[in-house]
Amino acid sequence: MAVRSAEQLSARERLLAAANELFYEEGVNTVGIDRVIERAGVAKATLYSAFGSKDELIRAYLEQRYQARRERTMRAVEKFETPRERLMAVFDTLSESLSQPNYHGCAFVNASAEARPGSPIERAVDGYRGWLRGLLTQLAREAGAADPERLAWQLHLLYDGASVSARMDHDPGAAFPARLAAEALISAALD
Amino acid sequence: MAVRSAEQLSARERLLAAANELFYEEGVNTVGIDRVIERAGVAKATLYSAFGSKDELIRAYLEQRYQARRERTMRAVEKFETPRERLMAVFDTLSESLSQPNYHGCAFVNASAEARPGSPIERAVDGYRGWLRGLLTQLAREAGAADPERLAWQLHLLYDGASVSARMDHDPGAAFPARLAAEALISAALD
DNA sequence: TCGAGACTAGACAGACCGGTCTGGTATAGT
DNA sequence: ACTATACCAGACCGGTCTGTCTAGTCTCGA
Repeated sequence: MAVRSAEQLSARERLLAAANELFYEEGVNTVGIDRVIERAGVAKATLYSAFGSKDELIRAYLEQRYQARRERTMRAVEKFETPRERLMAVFDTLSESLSQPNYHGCAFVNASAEARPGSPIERAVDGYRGWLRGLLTQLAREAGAADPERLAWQLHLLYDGASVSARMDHDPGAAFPARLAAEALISAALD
Repeated sequence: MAVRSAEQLSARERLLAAANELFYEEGVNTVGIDRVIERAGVAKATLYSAFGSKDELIRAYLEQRYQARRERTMRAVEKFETPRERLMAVFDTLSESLSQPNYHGCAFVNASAEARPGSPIERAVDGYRGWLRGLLTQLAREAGAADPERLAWQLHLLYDGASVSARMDHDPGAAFPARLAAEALISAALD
């Protein structure tokens, strides 16, 4: 891929950027193709030659968010040495996300709310959730939890719950009680 | 309202029943008016004279689910005496819900995923969440929690997280780790 | 017996949906 | 100079969306 300046993004990149804004803010079902291509400044045929279908565009949009989240989380995790600090770094990254001014909930929860069974959306969701669960499980194991899978599951519940609460209760501070609860559960799981 | 046998439901009742099935299973946005009236065996004009708009039908559908959940939960709570048992009864009711064969996630999370801001959907969501938070806070206070609001918030996170996990991870057992985590958090909050 | 109210069936309007296709332009490699 | 590629603008297709309207049926109370 050629090196481009910020103003010379490829059509595919502009489409993904437009999809990221519109799909996330208003929902993948309520936003039509026409609005995406208008925001991207791209012809409809270009979208279909690049992605093939709206479903695949949605999948690419989710995949992009998954990779971005993974990189941000891993960067935060790698700043610390002890497993316990690394676990808390996951929640710190979450806290930053929930505090962003345009936070509209977990993109994966939202997208899968009305996804048809077997849709490409579900594959992207499974990838994201599998990665996060795996990370939490590994860190829980390294921390010495008696039952790492169970602790990881519990931390995942808190993670999801904070995302839901931040959106539905209009309170970006939901990561704070989640973090405190995570600490309590980690402590309890080390006996 | 007249007493009716099961086969003589009013048009309004049949519409609500059809909406409950279709909206919950497939999503409020992907299911159109035509499918609702077809399932209800009702004319379109009847729907609009009874509810005025699709948005109001959705609101009524959510209100119905809210009332049903409240009654089921309160019935379970009232079976116990101690605040701690009563808190756990909330999670036991949740566990039953998640284990139902046609569970498709929290109806309120799903409906609000693509709701337009200011839509009637948001009012129904606020009512439901306010009730649940209030119940958890009251029980946490009766249990003697040092910070009842915080404990209630944490339990609410677990409650939401279990709903999300049960759907997204295809695992109806998500209420089990949630219940264990709730017990640990309650114990830790009583110091 | 008559008339009000609740209901049904279905045409219709106007907008929007995802997706295909035509036609034309700009650029880069050979 | 020729060609392949990438892209744009926009007409167009068949279908679906919410919501309105007409017209007719059924029931029940006065």
